[in-house]
Parts: sequence; C-alpha cells; structure tokens
Amino acid sequence: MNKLAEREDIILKAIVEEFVRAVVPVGSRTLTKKIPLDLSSATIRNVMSDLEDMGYLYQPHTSSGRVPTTAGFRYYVERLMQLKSLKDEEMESISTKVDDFKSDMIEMLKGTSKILSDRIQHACVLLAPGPGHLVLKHIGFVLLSRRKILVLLVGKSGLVQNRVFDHDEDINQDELDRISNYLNQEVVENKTIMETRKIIMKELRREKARYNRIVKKALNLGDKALKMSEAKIIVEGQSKILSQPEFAENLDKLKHVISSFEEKTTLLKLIDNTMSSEGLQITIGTENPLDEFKELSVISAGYRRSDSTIGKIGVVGPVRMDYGTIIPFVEFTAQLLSGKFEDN
Amino acid sequence: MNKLAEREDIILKAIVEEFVRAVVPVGSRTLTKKIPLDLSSATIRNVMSDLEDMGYLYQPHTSSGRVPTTAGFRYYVERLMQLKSLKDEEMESISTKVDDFKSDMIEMLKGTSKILSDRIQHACVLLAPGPGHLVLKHIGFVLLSRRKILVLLVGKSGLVQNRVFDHDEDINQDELDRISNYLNQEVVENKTIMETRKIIMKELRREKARYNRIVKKALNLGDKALKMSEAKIIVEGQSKILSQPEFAENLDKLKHVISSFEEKTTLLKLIDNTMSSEGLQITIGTENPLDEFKELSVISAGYRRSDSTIGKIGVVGPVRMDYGTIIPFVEFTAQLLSGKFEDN
DNA sequence: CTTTAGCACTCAGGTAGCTAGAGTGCTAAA
DNA sequence: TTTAGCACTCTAGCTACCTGAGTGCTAAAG
Repeated sequence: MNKLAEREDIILKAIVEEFVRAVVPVGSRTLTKKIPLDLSSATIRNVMSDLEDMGYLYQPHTSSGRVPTTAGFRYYVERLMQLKSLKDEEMESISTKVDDFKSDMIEMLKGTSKILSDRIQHACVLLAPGPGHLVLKHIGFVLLSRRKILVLLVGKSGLVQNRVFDHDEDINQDELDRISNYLNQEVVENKTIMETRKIIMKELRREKARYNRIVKKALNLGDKALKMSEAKIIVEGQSKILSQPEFAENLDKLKHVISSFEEKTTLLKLIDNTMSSEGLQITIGTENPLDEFKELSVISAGYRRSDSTIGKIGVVGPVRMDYGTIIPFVEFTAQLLSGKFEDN
Repeated sequence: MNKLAEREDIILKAIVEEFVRAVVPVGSRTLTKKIPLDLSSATIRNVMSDLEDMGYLYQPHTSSGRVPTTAGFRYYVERLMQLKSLKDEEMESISTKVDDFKSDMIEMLKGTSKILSDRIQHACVLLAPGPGHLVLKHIGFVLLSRRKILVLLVGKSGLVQNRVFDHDEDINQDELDRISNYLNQEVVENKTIMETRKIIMKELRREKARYNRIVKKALNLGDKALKMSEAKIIVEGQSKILSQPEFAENLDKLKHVISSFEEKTTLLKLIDNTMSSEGLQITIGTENPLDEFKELSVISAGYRRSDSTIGKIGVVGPVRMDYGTIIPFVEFTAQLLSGKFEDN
C-alpha cells in the first residue's frame, strides 16, 4: 500500500469520516465543505476518480457518491486515522465497574464484555482463557458412584472447573482424599494446568512412581483429570447489530449474521481467523475469510498472564465503525483484563 | 368462555390453523376448501362475522380476511386444539442428546434449551433451579486468600455449584478441611441445601455447638456457604424470532423484542409473570402484562424434584405458534429435566 | 499543467395513478 | 337457513413521472 499524495490523503480521510458519520455515499459537493482545502467540487471529483481507480473507493451506482472499499478503510486505519485517547474519567469508570464483579471469572468476563459493548454500541466477543491456563490452587475428587469420579479444579482466582470421568477400577472416597492430598501438596500449587500435566507426565516416568501405589494412582488420576476441555466464548450485545443502519433494509443478511453469532462453532472460526495473533488486530470487511462476516469488521486485542496471551477480547461491528474511537477502548479493556490475571 | 356451536368450532379451528400455517388473514373462500362441511363462502362469512362480534376474530382492514384475536387463540388452545404426541424416535433422540451433556448443571440446562429451541424453531427461556434444591453429596472449602473462601457444593448427580464468600476472621486450609469433614459426615449426605440449612440452624441453637469450637465454626460456615444466590436464567435461540414473518417488516418492534431478551431483568419479569404457577402454562399475546411481549406467546412448564417445582422451561414465540405441536415438546422436555433431578 | 465553470447525463427514491385480486356485506331468492 | 349474486373496499403491485444529488467530460481560465 503506497503512500498517496497529501491531497489524496486529506480527501480520502474526509470521505471515510463522513461516510462513518452519515452512512450514505459521499459526494464531491459535500466534501468541499468538509475539507480544509479550497477546491472546487470538480477538482475533488477528479481526485475521487483517481482514488476509485486505485481501489480505495467505489460507487454503488453511476450517479451516486463514493463509499470507501475495504482497501480504503485499510489505508485509513493504517495511515490516516487519529486515535482518540480515552479520558481519565472514562477509564476510571470502566475499571471500577469491572472491579465490582464477583470472583467468578466467567461472570467477570461477561460483565466486562457487556461494559465494552455498551460503551461502543457494538457486539463484543470474548475468548475466555483456555482451561489449560488456569493457575491451580486446589484439586479435589468426589466419588459419585463406584467408578464415577467428579474432579474439581479450583483456580487461584476462585474459578472452578469440574468434570466427571469413569475410573477403570473400584475406588473409595478415602483413597480419593489421600490422592488429592498428595497432588495438592506435591504437584499442584501455583502452576497452570498445562504445567501441572507436564510435571505429572515426568513423574510417571520416574522410578518412584512404579513402587508407590498411591503415588502412581494419584498421578494417573491427575493426568486423566487435567485433560483439557475446549475454550469458552462469550458474546455480549449482539442485538447492537440490529441497530446498524446498513442492516435496516437487508433483513436476510441480518438474520444470517445474528444466527452466526449464536453458533459457537462459527464464532470459534471467526476468532481463529481474526484473533489468532497477539496484540491489536483489525480485520476489515472482505479481509475476513468467513462469508458470514464479510460485511463486518473485527477489532480485537489479546490479554495476557505474565508473558503469554491467554485470551482475546474483540468488537464486531459494521465495516463503517469509528475505528479511531473504538480501538483505544478495546486496547484499554484488554489491558484491564491482563491486569486482572496478573499474579499479585 | 362459553362453548360455541359446533359449526363455529369447526370454522374457528380451521381459521386458527390456516392462519398459523400461512401467516396471512384467512378469507371465506379459502375456508370452503379447508373445512369438512359443505358450505358456501357466504354462509361461512356469516359465521365469521358472528365470531368477530364475539371477539374471537378481527379484520386488519375492511376487505381482508380474518385473523384470530388473543381470545380466539385462547379458545382454540382450551377447546379445539389437538395435541400431536411425540414420536418415540423423537423422544429417544432428544433424551440421548440431553444425556450427552457433562456434569455441569448449567451446561446441561443450556444444552437442553438449545435442543428444544432447535426442534421447535422458537426461542427458549429456562429458569434454572434455585441452588437450594440441589441434593448434596459433598461440600468442600478451598481457601483462596486469607479471608476468602470458595465453597464447592457437589450434588448427588454430579452437578457442581460454587461460590466465593468472605469470612470475618483468618482461617487456614487445614481448619477448613476439618470443617468440611465434619459437615460431610454429620450433616450433608442426601439432603437438599435447604434441608441442610435447616438442620444447621437447629444444631446451632443446641447446647453442643456452644462448647465445641470446630463444630460451631463448621455450622457457621455451613450456614454462610449455603445462603442462596439468585436464580439463573438461560436463553437460547433468540435469533429464531428474526425468522418470524410477522416481524419481517416491522424492524422497530423486532429490535425492541430482541433487546428485551438481552436484558435479564425483563426476562425475570416475564418469568415471574408467566411461569409462576406449576405445570403447563400458556400465555397468549396481550394476556402478557409486559408491553415488550404483547405480540408473543409463552408456553412453559415446570420441572420438579420429588414433590416441588424447582425450575421452569418455556418457549417464547409469536402468537401464531403451532401450539398443538409445541406443547407436547415443552411438556416432554420438562419431564426429562425432572428426571435428571430425581434422586436415583 | 492544473483548476474550474458549465453542461449533459444518470440514477435512486418519492409520489401519483391505475389495475387486479381477494375479500367483504347485503339482499333477494331458493 | 342457506346461497347466489352483486356492489363495494382495500391492498399490493405496476407504471410513469419528477426531483435532486451526483457524476464525467470539455473547454476555458489561471
């Protein structure tokens, strides 16, 4: 994407911003009033025509104004946009609201998504930390029936995961208690599930395990218990999409998009595709490989615990979003979440 | 609601069913073909006119066919409708799907709602059992930080509930373990949370508690741990509402309804209003006291553990629903859930 | 070479008028 | 009591027309 002439920059910027504001194709006359340059509409028309040739604009029909293409928005986002930094009160207000949530991690993440969604009036998608990243505080077993064992994994932050599995021999609650004691004392404390599993694997290979029945059982059971389940996706404010003027007439598209949002697997793909890398990421309209989201943009940012990205938070809205305003919000929220997951 | 003449019954039934099918006002000519009687359209017109006077039908405008009113649907549901009982395969298929869910109660309920919603193509609202109804198998405490305690309540069926609360004095994990041992052995086994609480209250008043520190602490903690949290509402398939033809043109109403669905408090009211009684309940259109839902009907049924209703499952859709098909589904699903919560 | 004024042209969207079709209510006869 | 027949009503869809915003092109001015 080559740098354009300065005048082209100014005009493209004005077109994008005017289009974002009014959601209607922008014409040359309107622009004469919006740009700081003193040019006639005819001149602007020439520039617009150039920009169209370069692929930054397109006309819905011959005699209409221009609308930025995906490439136009992309250029705008990379070179023209000015980020509007958040006001201190704004940050303050968000972070106190987030602090108000109780200790259940999922509730906190849902709440945070809702806050973000309400602030910027677009849908919000959040990928919760995979269970592998849970920092364990405690592991417990409850015998439900002769060979059915419930495992409880309690995270440092108070998050609980649980799951039932079948054991291949009879076992009683006392034994389970001894096993969980062993695991809690020897293995678990302050490591993530992934780390814990690695340790267990290693231990299993060591001599000692072969000779101590309880240890061996504990490790085997621990291994089974920590097998990971899939990541969780949270969506808030989907109905915000209904309010977007571009969907007001096209009910079919709307339906399609909304039901995609209900389909967790589609969302998972969306996140795989657009949220895979770390840091801030912006996917605009047709850049999105999923058909359902070709008319939407996704702005997302990862949040982290110590050095690794453990989840993502993103905003999904029409291509015509106010990128300059929304990006700082998304970044701030991601930072806020990182802070929540920091060990302290 | 008085019984109508037989011919009126037949015609009203045909009108309701034809309207449900075609979602368009029903005219007299159409009816001549749909009813088993050999009557001319003029005669039918007279009957329709009578039915309109009685308030069962109305005309959107003078030269259009008739549409059933709320009263018309009500009469239909109470006297005319034939329930289509579920096929065995259908029941089989639903119940195996529900069985597939893992032990987390909320996940199971969500999944069940989704299955129901997909089968009947309408939104589904579910009120999860208040935590007081869980039959306890095990209670556990994990110390998260000095005064923050996580309580784990494991139900007999493997359902887990957890919650964090603050304790007013320092405590350590050993002590917590002793406390949970005491509670597990002396109090918990095979009683619901509510029952357990009652027992604890009684114990606390007895002499013994005053002299044994651990027992006292245990009872106090148990009391705190079992304080009930608010009921949880689950919504699945809201987007099904988008596909309803009656909303296709009226985007504003649609928006209103959809955002009401996102607002948990509104839903709570809906459930208070329409799901309060036990057994099957049907609320049609304007019978609903909430403005947002005046154009929707709710079919709901309670599910129970032993003798008390512990939650509700309901379908929310346009007034023009296929009541005869949907009601058996809702009833069956509620029974299925009751089964899940039964002690066995 | 760049800019601009001017003009012819295009197209969406709104309005008005017309028609067809579905449906009604009423009346008079069977 | 039922029905055939007829006049009437209203919606939905179609066409024609007009307006206004916007364009592209050309030729003249800077």
